[in-house]
Amino acid sequence: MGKSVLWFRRDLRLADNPALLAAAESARVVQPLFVLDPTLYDQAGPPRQAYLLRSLRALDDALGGHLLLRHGDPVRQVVEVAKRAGADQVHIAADYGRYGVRRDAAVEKALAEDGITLHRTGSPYAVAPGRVRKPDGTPYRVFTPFSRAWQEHGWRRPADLPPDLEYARTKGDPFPDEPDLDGLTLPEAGERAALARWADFADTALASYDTDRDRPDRPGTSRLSPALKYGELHPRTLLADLAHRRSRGAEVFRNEICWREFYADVLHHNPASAWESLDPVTGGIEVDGGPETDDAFDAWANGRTGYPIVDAGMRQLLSVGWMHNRLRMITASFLVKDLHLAWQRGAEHFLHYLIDGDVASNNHGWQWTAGTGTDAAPYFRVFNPTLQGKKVDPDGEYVRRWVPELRDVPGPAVHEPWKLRQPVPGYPAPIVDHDAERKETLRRYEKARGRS
DNA sequence: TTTTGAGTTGTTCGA
DNA sequence: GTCGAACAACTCAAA
Repeated sequence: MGKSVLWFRRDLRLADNPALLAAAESARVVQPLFVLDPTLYDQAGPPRQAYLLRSLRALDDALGGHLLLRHGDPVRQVVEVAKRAGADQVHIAADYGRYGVRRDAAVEKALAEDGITLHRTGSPYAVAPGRVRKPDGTPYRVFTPFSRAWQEHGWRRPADLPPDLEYARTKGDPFPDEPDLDGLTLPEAGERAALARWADFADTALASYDTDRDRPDRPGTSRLSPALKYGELHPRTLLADLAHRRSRGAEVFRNEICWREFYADVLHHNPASAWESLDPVTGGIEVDGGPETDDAFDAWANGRTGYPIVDAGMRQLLSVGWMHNRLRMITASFLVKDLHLAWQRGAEHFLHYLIDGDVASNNHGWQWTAGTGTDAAPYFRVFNPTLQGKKVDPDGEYVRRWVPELRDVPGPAVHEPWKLRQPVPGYPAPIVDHDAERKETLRRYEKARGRS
C-alpha cells in the first residue's frame, strides 16, 4: 500500500465520491489535487472563476487544508505531482466532454511512461453517458423514451463516506486572487452549502416544483445547477433522496435530472453538437451576422431590448451569474427568433457568465430553442415575450426586481411599458416588433425547408 | 413487418 | 371570452 493521488475536477465533494473511495482503498496516503487548467479557467467569466475558487476553498477546508493546487497544463502537473508524491496510482471520476476525454487520455499516456496508472471511478452522472441505448444498441434521440430506459437502467446507491484518511502534506501553488466581481453576488459555494440548499428545497419547494418551477418570481427551483456543475453534490445523492419523496413535484424534478443526463449522452454520441447544429435542415436557416448586428446583440446581452421579461432575465444573469430556467428559454428564443442571430453567439455568452455553465446542458438547450437539436422544439413554436412575461411573472415582481427603471410601474402593466401614457425614463422602446420578427422567422424556416 | 400514436417547456386564428 | 385546430417532420415504442 503506497500512495495515491486523487485528482479532483468537477467532483468537489467528499460525500458520495466513488473515486475518493477507490483512492483510499488502494493506498495508505492520499494526495488530493486540483489543477487550475488555463485552457478551462481562462475561458470562464469572472463569476464562474470566482465560484470555482470558492468551491475549491471549501473543499480545501473539508480536507483539513490538504488540497494541493497546481496551475498549468494537466499532463505536466499531474505527472509531476504523482512522481513527487511517490504515487503509483492516480484516481479520477471519468469526464465525458470532448476536451476532458482527450486531456485524460493524454494524462493516462504520460503517467504510464512512469509506471503510474490512471483509474476512472464514477462520473458526474447517475448513469454514465453511452450506457442507455435502444435495444438495437443505437443511442436515443428523443427524450421521453430515453428517460424511460434511463429509469429502467437505474443507478447505484450513494457511495459511503470515506474512512478516516491520511492526506499527504505538500505545498502547492497559491490560490489566485478572486476576479473583480463588480458588485455581483454569488450563491454560497461548496459541498456543505449545496447539501443544505438541497435539504431546504426538498422540504419546502419540491412538492410544488411541477408548477412553481415556471415562476421566476417565486423560489420554485432548486438552484442546484452550480453545485451539480462542479460536483459539490452528485445527482445520485438527489435521486436516492427522491426515491422516498412521492409527489408530482419530485417526479418532475427527477425528470430534470434526466434531462441533464440526456444531453450529456447526446454530446457523448455527437461531440460536434456542442457548437454545430444537429439538424442540417434547420441548421441551414439564414441567420444575421457581421458587425452590423452587434448593436442588437449588445442590447440583448445587456438587457436593453425594450421587452421587460427578456431584459430582466439578461440582467439577472449579469448580476448573479445565474438565470432562471424559464428565462433562459425566453431570452434564447428572443435572440434566435426575434433578432435572427446564431444560437452559438447566445450559447457562448451564457457559458461565459453562467456559474453553472455546462456545454452539454447549455448548448443543447440552445439547440432545443433554436429548433436545430435532437428532439428539438418545433420550428413554429416562437415564444411571445409579452405573453410569457404575463404568464410566468403575473404581478411583474420579477421584472421590477431586475429592471430598476421599471420599479414604479405597478402590476402586470410592467410587461408592456410601451402602452403607458408616459414613457419610462431610461428604459428603451422595443428594439424590434415581435409580431413582424415572428413572421420573418417562420419565413426563414420555410425557406430552409424548401432548400433541402 | 407494418402501422399507429405520442412526443418538455407555444402561439395564433377562427369558430 | 373560450376553445380546438393548425402549425412539420421524424423518432421511437407498442400493438
